[in-house]
Amino acid sequence: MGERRESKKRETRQRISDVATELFFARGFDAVTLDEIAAAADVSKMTVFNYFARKEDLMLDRQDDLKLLFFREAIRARPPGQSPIAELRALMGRLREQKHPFVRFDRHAADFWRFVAASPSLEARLRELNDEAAEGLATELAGPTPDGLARLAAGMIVLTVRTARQEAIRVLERGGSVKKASAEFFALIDQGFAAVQGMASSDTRG
Amino acid sequence: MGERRESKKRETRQRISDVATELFFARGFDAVTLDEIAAAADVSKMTVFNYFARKEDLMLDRQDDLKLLFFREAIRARPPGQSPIAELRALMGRLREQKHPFVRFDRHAADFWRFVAASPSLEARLRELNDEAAEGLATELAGPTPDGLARLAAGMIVLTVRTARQEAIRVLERGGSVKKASAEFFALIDQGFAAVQGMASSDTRG
DNA sequence: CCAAGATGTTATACCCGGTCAACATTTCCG
DNA sequence: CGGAAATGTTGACCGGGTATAACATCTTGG
Repeated sequence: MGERRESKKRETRQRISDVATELFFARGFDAVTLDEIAAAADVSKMTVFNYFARKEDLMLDRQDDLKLLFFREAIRARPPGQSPIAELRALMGRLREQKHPFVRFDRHAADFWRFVAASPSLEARLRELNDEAAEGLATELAGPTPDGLARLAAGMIVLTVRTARQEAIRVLERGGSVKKASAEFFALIDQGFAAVQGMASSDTRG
Repeated sequence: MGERRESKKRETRQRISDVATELFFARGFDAVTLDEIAAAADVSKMTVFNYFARKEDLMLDRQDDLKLLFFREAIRARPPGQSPIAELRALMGRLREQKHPFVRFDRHAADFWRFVAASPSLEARLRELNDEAAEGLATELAGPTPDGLARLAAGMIVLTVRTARQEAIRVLERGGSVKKASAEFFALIDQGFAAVQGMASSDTRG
């Protein structure tokens, strides 16, 4: 249904995103206005909002949905008899071995997260995305209408990932090595996931 | 330093708060503008902001700080040898026996929280307050520069309280009794706190 | 190929929360 | 009392976001 049209759309969207990212990193998220972005991308402000519902989405566009996607896939493809939480632990182990970008904490990542931390609105949006991820994970754990325990477990998983990331970044900012940051990340992941597994295992249906 | 001035200030603040609360409950949080509030309280919009930094603070003014205050007191006054988390569990037991308002889930509470849930900005502010509470609790658990594990534990505690509250309200909204809502609340509190206790006990310094 | 409908884009005007720099009022102190 | 300093208050303004409707461009089917 319209190849020409679609490619133009993709191009426009990409241009807006690129221009915005550049401006943001050059001058800070809050210091750049949407009018500037629109002008720099040579579109109207309305068009920007057409592609990105909120200003924050220009930076965090589906950033965190990736996590959830990984988790969902792993849970669905887990071997029979394996509990969802156990499978998530296994997944993290695999990501670690693969040195997957998602669990990689280098200078670049530190820059990105420091940038996010510098903007209250970005942080707020991130909290919102976390909540959405938790809700999604809860339904993955316990079906369309998860009970309180499933919601709590899902929330704890998301919180653990978030906290572990924050601490890994903290290590880097204190001058720690990438290796140390990674170690801190996985140590917290282990402890958090283990706690959730212990909690959820008293109610084994998954 | 100005008695006249101070009493006038308190009066003005109270008037703004009262007027705002009334308008909010009558027509919904997002439907009431700050101009309206200012006009109804017979002050300028800036004066409103002078007393309440954000619109959300007109409803959530220190709502959640109370929790943290309880927690802090209990942790500091705990008997020697008792771990902080264990003390928090004991505190929740005491609040339950006292049928303390903080753990009471009746129609009034359901109304209030439904009201909050209906406003994205109120929910966002609540998430922010939760994060602040977690940070405060972390320093209470582990001193001025808490490590990752303390932050994780604190985050889990706050998350547990929040999730338990949400589920209790959910029970009420499905037509459940106040007793049932309360039972759900404390069941989740128990499971969450126990999980945190198990996690944190491998690192016993508090 | 062209007309008609669908879809993307724009201009404009507006709303609302929040900030800023100046203004008015009160208090303090010589 | 009188002027400086502190403090409360204000109108003007900014930026994100929405609504609406006109405009441009592409697609489809006869």
